[in-house]
Amino acid sequence: METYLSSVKNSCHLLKLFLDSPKELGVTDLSKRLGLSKGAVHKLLITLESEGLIRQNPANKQYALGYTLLELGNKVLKDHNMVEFARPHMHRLASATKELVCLCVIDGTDAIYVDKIDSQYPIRFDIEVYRRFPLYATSASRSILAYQAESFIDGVLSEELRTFTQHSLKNPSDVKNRLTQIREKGYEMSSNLRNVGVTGIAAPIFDAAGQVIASISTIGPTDRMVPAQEDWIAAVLDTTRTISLGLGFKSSN
Amino acid sequence: METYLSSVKNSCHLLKLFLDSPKELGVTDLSKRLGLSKGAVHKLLITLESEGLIRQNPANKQYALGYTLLELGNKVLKDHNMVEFARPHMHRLASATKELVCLCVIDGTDAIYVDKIDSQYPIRFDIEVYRRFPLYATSASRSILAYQAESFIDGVLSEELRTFTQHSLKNPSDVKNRLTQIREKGYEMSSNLRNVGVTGIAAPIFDAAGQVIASISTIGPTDRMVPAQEDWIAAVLDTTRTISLGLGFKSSN
DNA sequence: TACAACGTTCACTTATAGTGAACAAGTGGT
DNA sequence: ACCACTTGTTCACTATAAGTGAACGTTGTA
Repeated sequence: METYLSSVKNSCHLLKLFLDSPKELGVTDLSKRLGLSKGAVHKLLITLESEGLIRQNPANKQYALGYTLLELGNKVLKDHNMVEFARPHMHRLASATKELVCLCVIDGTDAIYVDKIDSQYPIRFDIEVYRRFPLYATSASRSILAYQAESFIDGVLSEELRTFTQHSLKNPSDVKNRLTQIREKGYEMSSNLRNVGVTGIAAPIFDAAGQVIASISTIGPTDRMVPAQEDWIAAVLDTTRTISLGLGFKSSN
Repeated sequence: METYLSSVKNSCHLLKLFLDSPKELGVTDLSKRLGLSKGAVHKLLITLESEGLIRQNPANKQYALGYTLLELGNKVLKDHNMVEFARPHMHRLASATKELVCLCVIDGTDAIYVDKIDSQYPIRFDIEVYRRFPLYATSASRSILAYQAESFIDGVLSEELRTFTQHSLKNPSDVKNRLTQIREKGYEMSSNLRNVGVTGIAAPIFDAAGQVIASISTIGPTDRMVPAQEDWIAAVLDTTRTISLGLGFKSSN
């Protein structure tokens, strides 16, 4: 049986509340959002503050995330072998397409962009790195989702699907059709699903165990992407194939 | 009275253990280092894992820091107004000196570099950002320490001083002499104290309340820094003065 | 000047955090 | 191929600390 430590879980929830909030939050506000008493939240805060994960603004007594989280977050990145390994290959792809190139990884039931190389065009599309989003949301993440276990996919798609544009995939069967196409073609090219006027081309990265744990994508304005699509699809597939082989993946056919 | 939540404190200690360790750690190892039973550590780990702050490698069952810490650390940086505000001024300084330019802030009894602009020379000195170090250790941090309350300074210097080179300041009185000089001159230039052959020039940034909460420094090989020292000292002082005024600091004389 | 909202403190009680031993699974050595 | 050791995991138990809710002191505003 999995029995969690309540106060630790509360402290995690508290920290995450800051992700979608302004810089500083007060005790009362936090206690309402967490559903805990003010006293309990205050104890959480002074404990986290003593460890540097939270810091209090002396001027207005409000609380904010502390610098120790910066240290810990940076350690995550330093430990991430994939970022280091993929970077030169991403650079090669970026110099070919001149568009945004992204490295996306799976974490639990979410996806995260852990690295990117910016487009060289003055008019360019940009993404936010280091921020969770649903696996069904973008080409990059769907390219990973497509190769997960059926039961896992169903689990991800069982919750209410968030939509980002009016063209976003609204129901599970639409997503599953896309995933099937990805498995057939080995990549996905999609437009307007996450951002209107934006097209992405993505393909999966396989590790030595044959698992898909990341993807490479190149993303840009649709009117630049479509004319070059054949070249960029080949370039993305070449990049992911090279990285996969470098990770020890043995292609079966 | 300050009564901390023990399990929250334990979870923080656990996370910080990873900072000076390899990527992955085991339950037994962690329990020894934390002085807790294996069962307790396991409960901590599965709780933190359920929140994404920790993740377990399925292959070897060992644990590592999770991606949620990346999200949280990035939010700290996004919320940090100083970084954004100082950046253009740092760029101006960097294009003048062509050496490494750093933004250092104080956090508790430690200092952290929260931003840097790399040197343009092929032979260059580099620092590690987002990582705590003692306030007495570098020009950048001493420039901040010098303007803190006397009692605070004594507190910082009351612990055993870490040394980094054979030239490092070894006892509190040496540090306090330096701090006095900083207050007299308004900047510090030092060589070999943190890295042999390396010279730094640093000056404090004052906020609207007259508090020193950050510093700007330029750092490089001693043989390039010494010949240009007068120009670079003036440039650093000009930079910090501009930033301080921009923050609302009213110089008293 | 009075009110309202805030962060902080405190005594209390129930829920739970941490223990230590037993368990299952895997590794490495002989 | 076997054994012995170490690993991560589970569990019942009890002392302990987590969370409550009301009261306090302070701050800024009407």
